[in-house]
Amino acid sequence: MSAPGSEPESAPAAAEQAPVRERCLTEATRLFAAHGVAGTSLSTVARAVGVRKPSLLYHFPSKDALRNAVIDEMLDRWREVIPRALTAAAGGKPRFEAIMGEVVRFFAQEPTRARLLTRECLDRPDEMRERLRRQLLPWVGLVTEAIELGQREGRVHEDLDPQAWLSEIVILAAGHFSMQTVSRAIAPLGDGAEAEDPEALAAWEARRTAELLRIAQISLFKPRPAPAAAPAAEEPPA
Amino acid sequence: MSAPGSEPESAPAAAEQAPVRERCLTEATRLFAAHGVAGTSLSTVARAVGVRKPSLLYHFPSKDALRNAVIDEMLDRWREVIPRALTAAAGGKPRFEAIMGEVVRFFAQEPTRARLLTRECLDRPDEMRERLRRQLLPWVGLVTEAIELGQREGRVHEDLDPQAWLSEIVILAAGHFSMQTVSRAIAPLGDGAEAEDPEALAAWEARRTAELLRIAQISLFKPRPAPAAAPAAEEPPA
DNA sequence: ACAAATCCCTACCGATCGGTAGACACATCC
DNA sequence: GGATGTGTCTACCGATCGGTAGGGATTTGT
Repeated sequence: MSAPGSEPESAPAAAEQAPVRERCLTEATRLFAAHGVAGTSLSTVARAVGVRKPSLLYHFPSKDALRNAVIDEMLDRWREVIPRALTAAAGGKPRFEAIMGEVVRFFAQEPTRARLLTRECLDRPDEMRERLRRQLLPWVGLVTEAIELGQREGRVHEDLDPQAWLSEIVILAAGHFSMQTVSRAIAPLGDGAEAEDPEALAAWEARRTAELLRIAQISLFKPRPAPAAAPAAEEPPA
Repeated sequence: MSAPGSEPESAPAAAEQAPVRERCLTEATRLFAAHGVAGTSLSTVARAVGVRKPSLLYHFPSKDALRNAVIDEMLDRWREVIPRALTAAAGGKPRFEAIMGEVVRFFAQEPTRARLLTRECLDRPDEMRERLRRQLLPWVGLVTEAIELGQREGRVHEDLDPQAWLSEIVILAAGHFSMQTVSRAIAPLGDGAEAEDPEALAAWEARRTAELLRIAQISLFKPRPAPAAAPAAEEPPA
Protein backbone atom coordinates (compact mmCIF):
# COMPACT_ATOMS: atom_id res chain seq x y z
CA MET A 1 0.00 0.00 0.00
CA SER A 2 0.97 3.60 0.13
CA ALA A 3 0.71 4.10 3.87
CA PRO A 4 4.10 3.70 5.52
CA GLY A 5 3.29 2.31 8.91
CA SER A 6 -0.13 0.72 8.68
CA GLU A 7 -0.38 -2.67 10.29
CA PRO A 8 -3.01 -4.98 8.82
CA GLU A 9 -5.75 -5.82 11.24
CA SER A 10 -6.35 -9.53 11.58
CA ALA A 11 -10.12 -9.32 11.79
CA PRO A 12 -12.23 -7.01 9.62
CA ALA A 13 -13.78 -4.94 12.37
CA ALA A 14 -17.24 -3.48 12.15
CA ALA A 15 -17.30 -0.61 9.70
CA GLU A 16 -18.82 1.64 12.31
CA GLN A 17 -15.83 1.53 14.63
CA ALA A 18 -13.07 1.13 12.07
CA PRO A 19 -10.20 3.58 12.38
CA VAL A 20 -10.91 7.01 10.99
CA ARG A 21 -8.40 6.83 8.20
CA GLU A 22 -10.03 3.66 6.91
CA ARG A 23 -13.50 5.09 7.11
CA CYS A 24 -12.32 8.13 5.19
CA LEU A 25 -11.14 5.90 2.39
CA THR A 26 -14.42 4.02 2.35
CA GLU A 27 -16.62 7.09 2.28
CA ALA A 28 -14.38 8.91 -0.18
CA THR A 29 -14.50 5.92 -2.50
CA ARG A 30 -18.27 5.84 -2.33
CA LEU A 31 -18.69 9.57 -2.87
CA PHE A 32 -16.03 9.90 -5.55
CA ALA A 33 -17.64 7.04 -7.44
CA ALA A 34 -21.09 8.57 -7.14
CA HIS A 35 -20.36 12.23 -7.85
CA GLY A 36 -16.80 12.36 -9.08
CA VAL A 37 -13.80 13.85 -7.35
CA ALA A 38 -14.53 17.37 -8.53
CA GLY A 39 -18.15 16.96 -7.49
CA THR A 40 -17.29 15.91 -3.95
CA SER A 41 -16.01 18.40 -1.39
CA LEU A 42 -13.78 17.50 1.50
CA SER A 43 -16.45 18.73 3.87
CA THR A 44 -18.88 16.23 2.38
CA VAL A 45 -16.47 13.37 2.89
CA ALA A 46 -15.74 14.50 6.42
CA ARG A 47 -19.43 14.76 7.22
CA ALA A 48 -20.04 11.27 5.89
CA VAL A 49 -17.27 9.94 8.08
CA GLY A 50 -18.43 11.87 11.11
CA VAL A 51 -15.41 14.11 11.63
CA ARG A 52 -14.44 17.64 10.69
CA LYS A 53 -12.59 18.64 7.61
CA PRO A 54 -9.21 19.31 9.30
CA SER A 55 -9.27 15.81 10.75
CA LEU A 56 -9.59 14.45 7.24
CA LEU A 57 -6.71 16.66 6.14
CA TYR A 58 -4.66 15.32 9.00
CA HIS A 59 -4.79 11.81 7.56
CA PHE A 60 -4.54 12.91 3.93
CA PRO A 61 -2.50 16.07 3.47
CA SER A 62 -4.53 17.22 0.46
CA LYS A 63 -7.54 16.30 -1.63
CA ASP A 64 -5.24 14.96 -4.28
CA ALA A 65 -3.56 12.72 -1.74
CA LEU A 66 -6.98 11.41 -0.73
CA ARG A 67 -7.83 10.78 -4.34
CA ASN A 68 -4.62 8.89 -4.92
CA ALA A 69 -5.09 6.84 -1.77
CA VAL A 70 -8.58 5.89 -2.90
CA ILE A 71 -7.35 4.78 -6.30
CA ASP A 72 -4.38 2.97 -4.80
CA GLU A 73 -6.68 1.01 -2.56
CA MET A 74 -8.91 0.01 -5.43
CA LEU A 75 -6.01 -1.01 -7.65
CA ASP A 76 -4.47 -2.95 -4.80
CA ARG A 77 -7.62 -5.00 -4.42
CA TRP A 78 -7.55 -5.53 -8.12
CA ARG A 79 -3.96 -6.63 -7.91
CA GLU A 80 -5.09 -9.23 -5.41
CA VAL A 81 -7.78 -10.72 -7.59
CA ILE A 82 -5.89 -11.02 -10.85
CA PRO A 83 -3.21 -13.49 -9.77
CA ARG A 84 -5.85 -15.45 -7.93
CA ALA A 85 -7.84 -15.81 -11.11
CA LEU A 86 -4.80 -16.66 -13.18
CA THR A 87 -3.25 -19.15 -10.82
CA ALA A 88 -6.48 -20.81 -9.75
CA ALA A 89 -6.78 -22.16 -13.26
CA ALA A 90 -3.19 -21.87 -14.36
CA GLY A 91 -2.73 -25.33 -15.81
CA GLY A 92 -6.37 -26.31 -16.10
CA LYS A 93 -8.60 -25.85 -19.07
CA PRO A 94 -11.47 -23.64 -17.88
CA ARG A 95 -9.16 -20.68 -17.67
CA PHE A 96 -11.63 -18.43 -19.44
CA GLU A 97 -14.51 -19.16 -17.10
CA ALA A 98 -12.28 -18.72 -14.06
CA ILE A 99 -10.92 -15.36 -15.14
CA MET A 100 -14.19 -13.91 -16.34
CA GLY A 101 -15.95 -15.20 -13.25
CA GLU A 102 -13.39 -13.59 -11.01
CA VAL A 103 -13.54 -10.28 -12.84
CA VAL A 104 -17.31 -10.25 -12.81
CA ARG A 105 -17.41 -11.12 -9.14
CA PHE A 106 -14.91 -8.39 -8.36
CA PHE A 107 -16.98 -5.66 -9.94
CA ALA A 108 -20.40 -7.10 -9.16
CA GLN A 109 -19.89 -7.22 -5.44
CA GLU A 110 -18.83 -3.60 -5.46
CA PRO A 111 -19.99 -1.69 -8.54
CA THR A 112 -18.51 1.33 -6.85
CA ARG A 113 -15.12 0.17 -8.07
CA ALA A 114 -16.21 0.03 -11.67
CA ARG A 115 -17.68 3.49 -11.50
CA LEU A 116 -14.61 4.89 -9.81
CA LEU A 117 -12.37 3.29 -12.40
CA THR A 118 -14.46 4.62 -15.26
CA ARG A 119 -14.53 8.09 -13.80
CA GLU A 120 -10.84 8.22 -13.21
CA CYS A 121 -10.15 7.02 -16.74
CA LEU A 122 -12.23 9.93 -17.98
CA ASP A 123 -10.79 12.49 -15.58
CA ARG A 124 -7.10 11.73 -15.86
CA PRO A 125 -6.66 9.48 -18.86
CA ASP A 126 -2.91 9.89 -19.21
CA GLU A 127 -2.12 9.10 -15.63
CA MET A 128 -4.59 6.24 -15.50
CA ARG A 129 -3.15 4.76 -18.66
CA GLU A 130 0.33 4.64 -17.17
CA ARG A 131 -1.02 3.33 -13.92
CA LEU A 132 -3.00 0.57 -15.57
CA ARG A 133 -0.05 -0.23 -17.77
CA ARG A 134 2.14 -0.81 -14.74
CA GLN A 135 -0.67 -2.70 -13.09
CA LEU A 136 -1.66 -5.14 -15.75
CA LEU A 137 1.09 -5.27 -18.34
CA PRO A 138 2.57 -8.53 -17.05
CA TRP A 139 -0.63 -10.48 -17.20
CA VAL A 140 -1.78 -8.84 -20.41
CA GLY A 141 1.14 -10.70 -21.91
CA LEU A 142 0.01 -13.93 -20.31
CA VAL A 143 -3.54 -13.60 -21.55
CA THR A 144 -2.63 -12.63 -25.08
CA GLU A 145 -0.16 -15.50 -25.28
CA ALA A 146 -2.82 -17.90 -24.10
CA ILE A 147 -5.18 -16.52 -26.73
CA GLU A 148 -2.59 -16.88 -29.44
CA LEU A 149 -1.98 -20.44 -28.36
CA GLY A 150 -5.70 -21.05 -28.60
CA GLN A 151 -5.64 -19.64 -32.11
CA ARG A 152 -2.84 -21.97 -33.15
CA GLU A 153 -4.76 -24.85 -31.67
CA GLY A 154 -7.92 -23.86 -33.49
CA ARG A 155 -10.02 -23.22 -30.39
CA VAL A 156 -10.04 -19.45 -30.82
CA HIS A 157 -11.18 -17.40 -33.80
CA GLU A 158 -8.25 -16.81 -36.12
CA ASP A 159 -9.41 -13.33 -37.09
CA LEU A 160 -9.47 -12.22 -33.46
CA ASP A 161 -6.99 -9.53 -32.44
CA PRO A 162 -5.84 -10.66 -29.00
CA GLN A 163 -4.81 -7.32 -27.58
CA ALA A 164 -7.74 -5.45 -29.07
CA TRP A 165 -10.14 -8.15 -27.90
CA LEU A 166 -8.81 -7.96 -24.37
CA SER A 167 -9.06 -4.18 -24.41
CA GLU A 168 -12.66 -4.27 -25.58
CA ILE A 169 -13.69 -6.93 -23.09
CA VAL A 170 -12.17 -5.02 -20.20
CA ILE A 171 -14.00 -1.90 -21.34
CA LEU A 172 -17.21 -3.88 -21.68
CA ALA A 173 -16.89 -5.34 -18.20
CA ALA A 174 -16.15 -1.99 -16.60
CA GLY A 175 -18.94 -0.28 -18.51
CA HIS A 176 -21.34 -3.10 -17.73
CA PHE A 177 -21.09 -2.43 -14.02
CA SER A 178 -20.68 1.32 -14.26
CA MET A 179 -23.89 1.68 -16.20
CA GLN A 180 -26.12 -0.67 -14.24
CA THR A 181 -28.66 1.99 -13.40
CA VAL A 182 -28.75 3.42 -16.88
CA SER A 183 -29.03 0.07 -18.59
CA ARG A 184 -32.58 -0.09 -17.35
CA ALA A 185 -33.43 2.36 -20.12
CA ILE A 186 -33.42 -0.67 -22.38
CA ALA A 187 -34.77 -3.04 -19.78
CA PRO A 188 -38.13 -4.66 -20.36
CA LEU A 189 -40.90 -2.38 -19.22
CA GLY A 190 -43.94 -3.84 -20.87
CA ASP A 191 -43.34 -7.21 -19.30
CA GLY A 192 -45.84 -6.33 -16.61
CA ALA A 193 -43.44 -5.50 -13.82
CA GLU A 194 -43.07 -1.79 -13.26
CA ALA A 195 -39.83 0.05 -12.75
CA GLU A 196 -39.41 -0.23 -9.02
CA ASP A 197 -39.78 -3.95 -8.44
CA PRO A 198 -36.47 -5.06 -6.93
CA GLU A 199 -37.02 -8.64 -7.95
CA ALA A 200 -37.47 -7.73 -11.59
CA LEU A 201 -34.41 -5.54 -11.31
CA ALA A 202 -32.29 -8.41 -10.06
CA ALA A 203 -33.61 -10.56 -12.88
CA TRP A 204 -32.64 -7.93 -15.41
CA GLU A 205 -29.16 -7.69 -13.94
CA ALA A 206 -28.81 -11.46 -14.15
CA ARG A 207 -29.83 -11.38 -17.80
CA ARG A 208 -27.30 -8.64 -18.52
CA THR A 209 -24.47 -10.48 -16.79
CA ALA A 210 -25.31 -13.70 -18.57
CA GLU A 211 -25.24 -11.86 -21.87
CA LEU A 212 -21.92 -10.22 -20.98
CA LEU A 213 -20.39 -13.63 -20.37
CA ARG A 214 -21.95 -15.04 -23.52
CA ILE A 215 -20.60 -12.19 -25.64
CA ALA A 216 -17.12 -12.60 -24.21
CA GLN A 217 -17.18 -16.34 -24.67
CA ILE A 218 -18.57 -16.55 -28.15
CA SER A 219 -16.41 -13.71 -29.44
CA LEU A 220 -13.35 -15.60 -28.24
CA PHE A 221 -13.93 -19.28 -28.89
CA LYS A 222 -14.89 -20.89 -32.10
CA PRO A 223 -18.23 -22.68 -31.80
CA ARG A 224 -16.75 -26.04 -32.79
CA PRO A 225 -13.89 -25.93 -35.25
CA ALA A 226 -14.92 -29.17 -36.86
CA PRO A 227 -17.13 -32.09 -35.81
CA ALA A 228 -13.98 -34.01 -34.98
CA ALA A 229 -13.30 -36.81 -32.55
CA ALA A 230 -14.17 -35.29 -29.17
CA PRO A 231 -17.31 -33.22 -29.66
CA ALA A 232 -19.01 -32.09 -26.48
CA ALA A 233 -17.05 -31.76 -23.26
CA GLU A 234 -16.48 -28.08 -22.63
CA GLU A 235 -19.92 -26.56 -22.34
CA PRO A 236 -20.85 -25.77 -18.74
CA PRO A 237 -24.57 -25.90 -18.04
CA ALA A 238 -24.76 -22.40 -16.51
CA MET B 1 -34.07 22.17 -29.62
CA SER B 2 -34.73 24.09 -26.48
CA ALA B 3 -34.12 27.61 -27.79
CA PRO B 4 -37.36 29.34 -28.61
CA GLY B 5 -36.48 31.66 -31.48
CA SER B 6 -33.30 30.37 -33.06
CA GLU B 7 -33.43 30.27 -36.82
CA PRO B 8 -31.27 27.60 -38.45
CA GLU B 9 -28.48 29.03 -40.52
CA SER B 10 -28.36 27.61 -43.99
CA ALA B 11 -24.58 27.34 -44.22
CA PRO B 12 -22.37 26.04 -41.40
CA ALA B 13 -20.31 29.17 -40.89
CA ALA B 14 -16.71 29.14 -39.77
CA ALA B 15 -16.50 28.08 -36.15
CA GLU B 16 -14.54 31.20 -35.34
CA GLN B 17 -17.38 33.56 -36.23
CA ALA B 18 -20.32 31.39 -35.26
CA PRO B 19 -22.87 33.05 -32.99
CA VAL B 20 -21.88 33.19 -29.36
CA ARG B 21 -24.58 30.89 -28.13
CA GLU B 22 -23.48 28.20 -30.52
CA ARG B 23 -19.83 28.58 -29.59
CA CYS B 24 -20.78 28.31 -25.94
CA LEU B 25 -22.44 24.99 -26.60
CA THR B 26 -19.42 23.75 -28.53
CA GLU B 27 -16.88 24.74 -25.90
CA ALA B 28 -19.06 23.60 -23.03
CA THR B 29 -19.48 20.22 -24.68
CA ARG B 30 -15.76 19.88 -25.11
CA LEU B 31 -14.92 20.96 -21.57
CA PHE B 32 -17.72 19.02 -19.90
CA ALA B 33 -16.62 15.92 -21.75
CA ALA B 34 -13.00 16.42 -20.77
CA HIS B 35 -13.33 17.43 -17.13
CA GLY B 36 -16.93 16.82 -16.20
CA VAL B 37 -19.59 19.38 -15.40
CA ALA B 38 -18.53 19.74 -11.79
CA GLY B 39 -14.92 20.05 -12.88
CA THR B 40 -15.63 22.88 -15.31
CA SER B 41 -16.41 26.39 -14.14
CA LEU B 42 -18.51 28.86 -16.04
CA SER B 43 -15.52 31.18 -16.20
CA THR B 44 -13.53 28.49 -17.95
CA VAL B 45 -16.22 27.99 -20.56
CA ALA B 46 -16.56 31.72 -21.06
CA ARG B 47 -12.80 32.12 -21.44
CA ALA B 48 -12.71 29.34 -24.02
CA VAL B 49 -15.46 31.05 -25.99
CA GLY B 50 -13.84 34.44 -25.67
CA VAL B 51 -16.54 36.24 -23.72
CA ARG B 52 -17.16 37.06 -20.06
CA LYS B 53 -19.08 34.95 -17.65
CA PRO B 54 -22.22 37.15 -17.54
CA SER B 55 -22.49 36.91 -21.33
CA LEU B 56 -22.60 33.17 -20.98
CA LEU B 57 -25.24 33.49 -18.32
CA TYR B 58 -27.23 35.69 -20.63
CA HIS B 59 -27.65 32.87 -23.14
CA PHE B 60 -28.03 30.15 -20.52
CA PRO B 61 -29.68 31.36 -17.32
CA SER B 62 -27.76 28.93 -15.12
CA LYS B 63 -25.05 26.30 -15.25
CA ASP B 64 -27.69 23.63 -15.10
CA ALA B 65 -29.43 25.14 -18.10
CA LEU B 66 -26.14 25.06 -19.97
CA ARG B 67 -25.65 21.47 -19.01
CA ASN B 68 -29.10 20.52 -20.22
CA ALA B 69 -28.64 22.41 -23.45
CA VAL B 70 -25.38 20.58 -24.08
CA ILE B 71 -26.99 17.21 -23.50
CA ASP B 72 -30.04 18.13 -25.55
CA GLU B 73 -27.84 19.04 -28.46
CA MET B 74 -25.96 15.77 -28.26
CA LEU B 75 -29.12 13.69 -28.02
CA ASP B 76 -30.67 15.62 -30.87
CA ARG B 77 -27.77 14.72 -33.11
CA TRP B 78 -28.19 11.19 -31.98
CA ARG B 79 -31.85 11.33 -32.82
CA GLU B 80 -30.84 12.34 -36.31
CA VAL B 81 -28.51 9.47 -36.90
CA ILE B 82 -30.68 6.62 -35.65
CA PRO B 83 -33.53 6.87 -38.13
CA ARG B 84 -31.02 7.39 -40.88
CA ALA B 85 -29.32 4.14 -39.96
CA LEU B 86 -32.57 2.27 -39.62
CA THR B 87 -34.21 3.53 -42.79
CA ALA B 88 -31.11 3.44 -44.97
CA ALA B 89 -31.23 -0.32 -44.70
CA ALA B 90 -34.84 -0.81 -43.78
CA GLY B 91 -35.76 -3.49 -46.24
CA GLY B 92 -32.31 -4.59 -47.21
CA LYS B 93 -30.26 -7.32 -45.67
CA PRO B 94 -27.09 -5.64 -44.34
CA ARG B 95 -29.07 -3.95 -41.60
CA PHE B 96 -26.51 -4.89 -39.01
CA GLU B 97 -23.56 -3.43 -40.86
CA ALA B 98 -25.49 -0.25 -41.61
CA ILE B 99 -26.53 0.35 -38.04
CA MET B 100 -23.22 -0.50 -36.46
CA GLY B 101 -21.39 1.52 -39.07
CA GLU B 102 -23.57 4.52 -38.40
CA VAL B 103 -23.18 4.24 -34.64
CA VAL B 104 -19.43 3.84 -34.91
CA ARG B 105 -19.15 6.75 -37.29
CA PHE B 106 -21.25 8.91 -34.99
CA PHE B 107 -19.00 8.39 -32.01
CA ALA B 108 -15.72 8.06 -33.89
CA GLN B 109 -15.95 11.42 -35.57
CA GLU B 110 -16.58 13.07 -32.23
CA PRO B 111 -15.43 10.96 -29.27
CA THR B 112 -16.42 13.94 -27.18
CA ARG B 113 -19.99 12.76 -27.44
CA ALA B 114 -19.21 9.34 -26.07
CA ARG B 115 -17.32 10.78 -23.14
CA LEU B 116 -20.06 13.26 -22.39
CA LEU B 117 -22.66 10.52 -22.53
CA THR B 118 -20.65 8.27 -20.25
CA ARG B 119 -20.05 11.05 -17.77
CA GLU B 120 -23.65 12.08 -17.64
CA CYS B 121 -24.75 8.48 -17.12
CA LEU B 122 -22.43 8.38 -14.13
CA ASP B 123 -23.37 11.78 -12.76
CA ARG B 124 -27.12 11.65 -13.05
CA PRO B 125 -28.06 8.04 -13.74
CA ASP B 126 -31.74 8.36 -12.94
CA GLU B 127 -32.36 11.33 -15.15
CA MET B 128 -30.25 9.94 -17.95
CA ARG B 129 -32.10 6.66 -17.81
CA GLU B 130 -35.44 8.37 -18.31
CA ARG B 131 -34.01 10.56 -20.99
CA LEU B 132 -32.50 7.68 -22.88
CA ARG B 133 -35.68 5.73 -22.45
CA ARG B 134 -37.68 8.44 -24.11
CA GLN B 135 -35.01 8.80 -26.73
CA LEU B 136 -34.54 5.26 -27.86
CA LEU B 137 -37.47 3.20 -26.66
CA PRO B 138 -39.22 3.16 -30.04
CA TRP B 139 -36.28 1.82 -31.97
CA VAL B 140 -35.22 -0.50 -29.18
CA GLY B 141 -38.42 -2.28 -29.98
CA LEU B 142 -37.59 -2.35 -33.67
CA VAL B 143 -34.13 -3.74 -33.10
CA THR B 144 -35.18 -6.40 -30.64
CA GLU B 145 -37.98 -7.48 -32.94
CA ALA B 146 -35.53 -7.76 -35.81
CA ILE B 147 -33.25 -9.82 -33.61
CA GLU B 148 -36.07 -12.11 -32.59
CA LEU B 149 -37.01 -12.56 -36.20
CA GLY B 150 -33.41 -13.48 -36.91
CA GLN B 151 -33.58 -16.02 -34.13
CA ARG B 152 -36.69 -17.62 -35.57
CA GLU B 153 -35.02 -17.73 -38.95
CA GLY B 154 -31.91 -19.32 -37.51
CA ARG B 155 -29.53 -16.51 -38.43
CA VAL B 156 -29.09 -15.31 -34.85
CA HIS B 157 -27.94 -17.26 -31.81
CA GLU B 158 -30.96 -18.74 -30.07
CA ASP B 159 -29.47 -18.29 -26.60
CA LEU B 160 -29.00 -14.56 -27.17
CA ASP B 161 -31.05 -12.23 -25.00
CA PRO B 162 -32.06 -9.46 -27.41
CA GLN B 163 -32.59 -6.67 -24.93
CA ALA B 164 -29.57 -7.56 -22.84
CA TRP B 165 -27.43 -7.95 -25.95
CA LEU B 166 -28.46 -4.54 -27.19
CA SER B 167 -27.75 -3.00 -23.81
CA GLU B 168 -24.28 -4.52 -23.65
CA ILE B 169 -23.39 -3.54 -27.20
CA VAL B 170 -24.46 0.05 -26.60
CA ILE B 171 -22.36 0.11 -23.46
CA LEU B 172 -19.45 -1.41 -25.32
CA ALA B 173 -19.68 1.14 -28.11
CA ALA B 174 -19.89 4.08 -25.73
CA GLY B 175 -17.05 2.75 -23.59
CA HIS B 176 -14.97 1.98 -26.64
CA PHE B 177 -14.85 5.62 -27.64
CA SER B 178 -14.83 7.03 -24.12
CA MET B 179 -11.76 5.06 -23.19
CA GLN B 180 -9.69 5.56 -26.31
CA THR B 181 -6.80 7.13 -24.49
CA VAL B 182 -6.79 4.61 -21.71
CA SER B 183 -7.04 1.62 -24.01
CA ARG B 184 -3.44 2.27 -24.94
CA ALA B 185 -2.51 0.71 -21.62
CA ILE B 186 -3.08 -2.60 -23.38
CA ALA B 187 -1.80 -1.42 -26.74
CA PRO B 188 1.30 -3.02 -28.19
CA LEU B 189 4.40 -1.35 -26.87
CA GLY B 190 7.12 -3.80 -27.72
CA ASP B 191 6.24 -3.76 -31.39
CA GLY B 192 9.01 -1.28 -31.94
CA ALA B 193 6.95 1.88 -32.18
CA GLU B 194 7.06 3.97 -29.08
CA ALA B 195 4.11 5.58 -27.37
CA GLU B 196 3.90 8.87 -29.20
CA ASP B 197 3.86 7.78 -32.82
CA PRO B 198 0.57 9.08 -34.23
CA GLU B 199 0.62 6.58 -37.05
CA ALA B 200 0.89 3.63 -34.70
CA LEU B 201 -1.86 5.16 -32.61
CA ALA B 202 -4.21 5.34 -35.56
CA ALA B 203 -3.36 1.74 -36.37
CA TRP B 204 -4.20 0.70 -32.84
CA GLU B 205 -7.51 2.53 -33.02
CA ALA B 206 -8.31 0.79 -36.27
CA ARG B 207 -7.57 -2.58 -34.69
CA ARG B 208 -9.80 -1.77 -31.75
CA THR B 209 -12.68 -0.65 -33.91
CA ALA B 210 -12.38 -3.71 -36.10
CA GLU B 211 -12.47 -5.88 -33.03
CA LEU B 212 -15.49 -4.01 -31.69
CA LEU B 213 -17.37 -4.72 -34.89
CA ARG B 214 -16.23 -8.32 -34.91
CA ILE B 215 -17.39 -8.85 -31.34
CA ALA B 216 -20.78 -7.32 -32.06
CA GLN B 217 -21.20 -9.32 -35.24
CA ILE B 218 -20.10 -12.70 -34.02
CA SER B 219 -22.00 -12.41 -30.76
CA LEU B 220 -25.16 -11.77 -32.74
CA PHE B 221 -25.07 -13.98 -35.82
CA LYS B 222 -24.53 -17.67 -35.97
CA PRO B 223 -21.40 -18.51 -37.94
CA ARG B 224 -23.24 -20.54 -40.58
CA PRO B 225 -26.28 -22.51 -39.44
CA ALA B 226 -25.64 -25.24 -41.97
CA PRO B 227 -23.56 -25.48 -45.13
CA ALA B 228 -26.73 -25.13 -47.17
CA ALA B 229 -27.34 -24.01 -50.74
CA ALA B 230 -26.08 -20.43 -50.77
CA PRO B 231 -22.83 -20.39 -48.86
CA ALA B 232 -20.74 -17.24 -49.20
CA ALA B 233 -22.39 -13.93 -50.01
CA GLU B 234 -22.48 -11.94 -46.83
CA GLU B 235 -18.84 -11.51 -45.86
CA PRO B 236 -17.49 -8.05 -46.69
CA PRO B 237 -13.80 -7.94 -47.53
CA ALA B 238 -13.07 -5.35 -44.82
C1' DA C 1 -36.11 60.28 -34.64
C1' DC C 2 -37.18 57.67 -30.85
C1' DA C 3 -38.28 53.43 -28.16
C1' DA C 4 -37.52 48.85 -27.50
C1' DA C 5 -34.98 44.85 -27.74
C1' DT C 6 -30.60 42.49 -28.05
C1' DC C 7 -26.10 41.51 -26.39
C1' DC C 8 -21.96 42.04 -23.86
C1' DC C 9 -19.69 44.26 -20.36
C1' DT C 10 -17.67 45.87 -15.28
C1' DA C 11 -18.46 45.42 -10.61
C1' DC C 12 -20.06 42.98 -7.13
C1' DC C 13 -22.64 39.41 -3.97
C1' DG C 14 -22.82 35.52 -0.53
C1' DA C 15 -21.44 30.80 -0.31
C1' DT C 16 -18.28 27.41 -0.57
C1' DC C 17 -13.96 25.69 -1.94
C1' DG C 18 -9.20 23.51 -0.44
C1' DG C 19 -6.11 24.36 3.05
C1' DT C 20 -3.66 26.44 7.49
C1' DA C 21 -2.87 27.94 12.43
C1' DG C 22 -3.02 26.75 16.66
C1' DA C 23 -5.34 25.18 20.93
C1' DC C 24 -6.92 21.13 23.38
C1' DA C 25 -7.32 16.22 24.95
C1' DC C 26 -5.13 11.99 25.59
C1' DA C 27 -1.84 8.37 25.62
C1' DT C 28 2.75 6.99 26.01
C1' DC C 29 7.55 6.78 27.29
C1' DC C 30 11.39 8.41 30.15
C1' DG D 1 5.91 14.71 36.46
C1' DG D 2 7.21 16.38 32.33
C1' DA D 3 8.34 15.82 27.38
C1' DT D 4 6.70 13.90 23.16
C1' DG D 5 3.51 12.40 19.79
C1' DT D 6 -1.09 11.59 17.99
C1' DG D 7 -5.57 12.90 16.67
C1' DT D 8 -9.41 16.06 16.73
C1' DC D 9 -11.19 20.35 17.11
C1' DT D 10 -12.53 25.80 16.35
C1' DA D 11 -11.44 29.68 13.78
C1' DC D 12 -9.90 31.50 9.93
C1' DC D 13 -7.51 32.42 5.19
C1' DG D 14 -7.53 33.76 0.15
C1' DA D 15 -9.45 32.05 -4.01
C1' DT D 16 -13.02 30.77 -6.66
C1' DC D 17 -17.58 29.29 -7.25
C1' DG D 18 -22.48 30.26 -9.46
C1' DG D 19 -25.16 34.12 -10.01
C1' DT D 20 -26.99 39.29 -9.96
C1' DA D 21 -27.27 44.42 -10.82
C1' DG D 22 -27.05 47.51 -13.90
C1' DG D 23 -24.86 50.33 -17.52
C1' DG D 24 -23.26 50.98 -22.44
C1' DA D 25 -23.30 49.78 -27.16
C1' DT D 26 -25.70 48.30 -31.30
C1' DT D 27 -29.61 46.84 -33.87
C1' DT D 28 -34.46 46.78 -34.89
C1' DG D 29 -39.20 48.30 -35.21
C1' DT D 30 -42.27 52.27 -35.98
